Order: sequence, then C-alpha cells, then structure tokens
Amino acid sequence: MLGKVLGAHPDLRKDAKEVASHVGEVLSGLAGDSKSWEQRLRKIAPDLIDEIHERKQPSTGLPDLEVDGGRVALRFAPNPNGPATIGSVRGIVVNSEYARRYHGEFIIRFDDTDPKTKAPMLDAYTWYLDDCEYLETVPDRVVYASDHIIEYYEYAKKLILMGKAYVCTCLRDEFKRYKDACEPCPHRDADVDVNLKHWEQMLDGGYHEGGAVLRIKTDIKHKDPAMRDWAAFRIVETAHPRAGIGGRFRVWPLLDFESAIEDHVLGITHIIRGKDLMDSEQRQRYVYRYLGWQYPKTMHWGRMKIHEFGRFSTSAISEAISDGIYTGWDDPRVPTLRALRRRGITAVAIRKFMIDLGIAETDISLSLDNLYAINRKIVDPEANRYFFVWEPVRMEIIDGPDMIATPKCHPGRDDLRKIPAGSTLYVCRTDIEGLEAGDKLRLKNLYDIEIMSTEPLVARCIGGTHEEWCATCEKPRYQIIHWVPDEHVPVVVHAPDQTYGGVGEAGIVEELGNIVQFERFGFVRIDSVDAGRVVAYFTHR
RNA sequence: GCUCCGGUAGUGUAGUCCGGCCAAUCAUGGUGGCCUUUCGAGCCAUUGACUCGGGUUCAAAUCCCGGCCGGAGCACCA
Repeated sequence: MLGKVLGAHPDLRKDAKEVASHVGEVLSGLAGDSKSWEQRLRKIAPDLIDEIHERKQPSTGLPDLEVDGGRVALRFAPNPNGPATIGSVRGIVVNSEYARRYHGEFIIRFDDTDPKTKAPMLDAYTWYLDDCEYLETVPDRVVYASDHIIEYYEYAKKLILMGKAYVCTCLRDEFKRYKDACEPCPHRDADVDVNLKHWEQMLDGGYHEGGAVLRIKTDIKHKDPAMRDWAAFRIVETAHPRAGIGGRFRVWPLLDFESAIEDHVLGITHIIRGKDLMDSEQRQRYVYRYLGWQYPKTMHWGRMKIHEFGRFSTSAISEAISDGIYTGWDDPRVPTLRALRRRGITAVAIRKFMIDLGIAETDISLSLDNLYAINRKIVDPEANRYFFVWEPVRMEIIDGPDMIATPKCHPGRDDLRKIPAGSTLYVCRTDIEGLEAGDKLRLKNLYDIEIMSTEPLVARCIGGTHEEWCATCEKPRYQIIHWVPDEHVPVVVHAPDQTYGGVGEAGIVEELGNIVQFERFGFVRIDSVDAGRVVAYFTHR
C-alpha cells in the first residue's frame, strides 16, 4: 500500500514515515467485512472491482522454463549399473514433466561408458524402461552412449587438430602435481601431429590401461583446480556387457566428454539435474566454446537425503545384495523404485512427490512420510478393507451364535464381505494383553463379549448382533477390536522394519496384486497368493 | 588447501531475479476437539520460520559485504 502511494508521488518519499502512519490509519478505518469494501469500491472505482477477487496464486511445483527456440528437448541420463533409485526417479519425473508441459521430447540416454568401475548391468537397461512405463513417462527416444563411441572419436580428433586436446602419458599423481602447481605437464605443448600419432596409438593398443589419456586443454592456471585440463578419454581393457559392443573398444570417453557431445547431437535444450554436476557444466563449456556450439540451459536441484534410507549408492546396495543382506533390488528396505512399486506406492503419488519438491538448489533431508501422505490420499478411497490378525491368539466364545458377519468392503461403499463366524476366533495378542476376566470388548461387525478367562482365552457373547445394536437406543461403547474366524488363510506381511506373521480373512486371496487396507494395521499390497498362503508388502499406515 | 552452490516453522515448499500489497504460502508433522462398530483415515481448531552481524534505503526474507553452518567438485566414476 505504502509502495503504491510513494510510487505515484515520489515527492512524498522524504516524508515516508508520516505517510506510513496515515496509510495505517486509513487501513484500520477499513476494517470490516469484505462485502462493505466491495460496495464502496463499486462506487469509487468500478473498473477495479475484478481485482478484489484475484488471489495471488502461490506457485507450486515446477517453475516455468526459459524457452526461446520453441523446441524443447530434455533427457535423463542414468548409468545402468543398477536399477532406478529414488534419486533417479526425480530425474525421470522432472525432465519428463517438462517435456510434457512444453510438448517437447523426453529422451533416456544410457551413459554406459565405463565397463569397469561402474560396469553396466544388462537387466538395468530394461528395468529403467519398465520403471518409466510404470511412471507413465515413456521416453520418446532411447539412446545408448556405448553405440556412439566412434562418433566421440571423431570429435576427439577434431579437437586434437584444433590444438585443444592432447595425449598425456603422465602418471596420475604426476599430473596432479602439475595441475595443483598450475604448471603444464610435458605433453601439453606437443605438436598436433605428435598428439595425433599418440591418439592413434591409444586406439590401436599402443598403450595399456592407465598408460595414456586424452585431455581437453582448458586453462592450466584456472583458479578452480577442477577445471584444469580435464581427462576426456582413457583406456579400459574390460569388455562391455552389451552384445555388439563387448571388446570392440579400448578407449572410452569420460562423462564430461560423452555428455557434452551427446547433449549437442541430441539437440537437448534444457539440462535439469543434481547440482553435483555444476562443475561438470563448466568443464563441458570448453568443448562447446571450441566447437562453436551453444550450451543448453541448465537447472539444478540440491542433494537429496531420505531419512528412511540415509546415504546410499547403487554400488553399495549391489554389494549388500550379493552379501545376502537384502533379498534383491526390490527388497522393501532398498531405495529403488522397484521396491516402492512392490510396496504399492502408486506412480501418481511418486510423481506428485517429486514435482512438489521443485528444483530448489537447497540440500534437503526429508522423510518418506510426505510420500506416504500423498499415496494414502490416492489409495484410501479405493482400497478394500480386510481383517488381518497379527500375533494371533485363539479365543473360544461361549454362547456365540453361528452367524455371518458382513462388514463393508469399504466404509464409503455399500458392498459387503461375508465372514462366517463360529465359536472359535483369533484376535491380536496386543489387543488382549492386560485384560482380565470381566472386561468387555466389541468384536467389530460381530457382537460384544465379556472375557471369562485369559488362560486359556475364553469369552462370552453378551451383546446382540450388529443389526440389533443399531436398532437399540442405548449404545455402549467398548473397545473395538477386529478378529478372524477359524476358517482363515495364513498371511505374512513384509515391512521395511520387520515381518509380521498372522492370519487373515479368506477373501484376501482374491486381491492378488491389489492394494488393500488391513484394518487397524495399514495399507498393504498383496504380492503373492500361493496355495492359499498370502504374502503382502506393507505400504504405509 | 583451492573452487562452486546453498541456508524461510520439526520436515519439505512458495515468495528472493524486478525491495514496499509478507504480522510471510501450501503440504506434512505436533497438539486439542468432533465423528465413527477399523484406523495412525475424515472434519474443525491450533502450533510453529526469514542463519548471524554490518551496510545501502523512507522501507530488506528480498540488494551489497563479512562470519557461521550445510553440500559438492579438484578421478584414467557417473
């Protein structure tokens, strides 16, 4: 308000204090309901009446992109040395979301140029594509860096001819010493034809692993040591696992070179990735400058740490799996998308979760509770309800009428499930712990009981059926517990922290693959039903 | 050691570019209540933040400088 006034009357600025107090007075005089404001405004300035209804729309999710060419192309470039982790999912979701918003292209590029230290895993290629399908972010194009090695060689040669790249045979430590001292190594100023000859030798097997690298000439005195003459190619004698690649190449590009070339060749307009690759951008810009290319626009998000998983790396998980600590890449304790899928976290929830995070450069440390809350809103209106009794205890009922309980499949719908109940029931140990003879309970959708004895557990039916109860005016309220009849199925639930064993109502076997709610327990995805034995994965409460 | 990012409630996030409509948004969590023959669900209420210090300005979450804290890079990994 004050800003408006001062903006219109700059001469008043020197008396801003006074003006401010006047404004304050006027504003407090306006206190009242918005209806009366509206009426007054209609009199004074009818043309402004619409603004009163305008609400500043708080922006959520992803900010708009800076688009100048019209065309938009984004890529997600994973190393297929393991399946998509929750971190990769951010890259997939954010990039594909932008492609969708701007009717652009979304490309998956497998940066599989290290057959040795980060050996590609054949299954991971397919898993990535399968995960994209699950997330409904099917890429418009899939490319493999390992298919383009020859092309990288051509650009390398070009840069050598331009005097912008040289073959360096320093030992690793040797070069580091030069670099840290801002001094050129002895190979830096070699003639173009010498470099060319050495490059050919690299390709032809004249050097062994570790014997030579091709460096991009930057500025050996650059104030940031990370920029100084970085390595673009090195020799790797390990075969690549992809059929058709195998042992064909011994000279492999490093990320900065491979990615620099690919992004240009693919016509990528925007690179959105973690800020750990910010320096990488600066290195790659040298190549773009030398080749006269324009670097894509970039955005970065900060480092992401999930409370439930802590620090993790694909190779660490891989190791833990081969050590038998985890059952596989979809073990519920592992931070992969495959594990979340198995647990029943929906694609919609995962996408919303990632989009809500936005692309702030702040390093974040957050809990999966946020994801669970989103997922719950999606799953709760649909999921059928069932009784699952963990740590079951057998209970005999005296005077229990034989009857069929008919709880609703879902509190919001009218379809019913039918559970025949006799004189033997099972209830959770935790529900009867601490009870003594004389205590009363309500068996959900069945009848009220009074505990007669706890060892063995015997109870007496004391109330009418659910229908009778509904008809009476007096409605006593005992603690409500759920139960499972004598006729039931064994159920095992795998949760990240523990595994629950128990029994469930028979209808559960019909829900293979579905997400259901075990009442008073939580949501669960029915993973397998084998000869009446049910295995479920815990989703969240 | 050098370099680059960042720092808004317990946790995320909006606002920061273009200083005043910000006594600061939304979500999640916490707390209290209501409802209910499931619930940790739903409904209602409530709680709680601009990293610190200087500077510029009539006016700073927003601009400038410095400190502190966090993260990353300086690999023949991605």
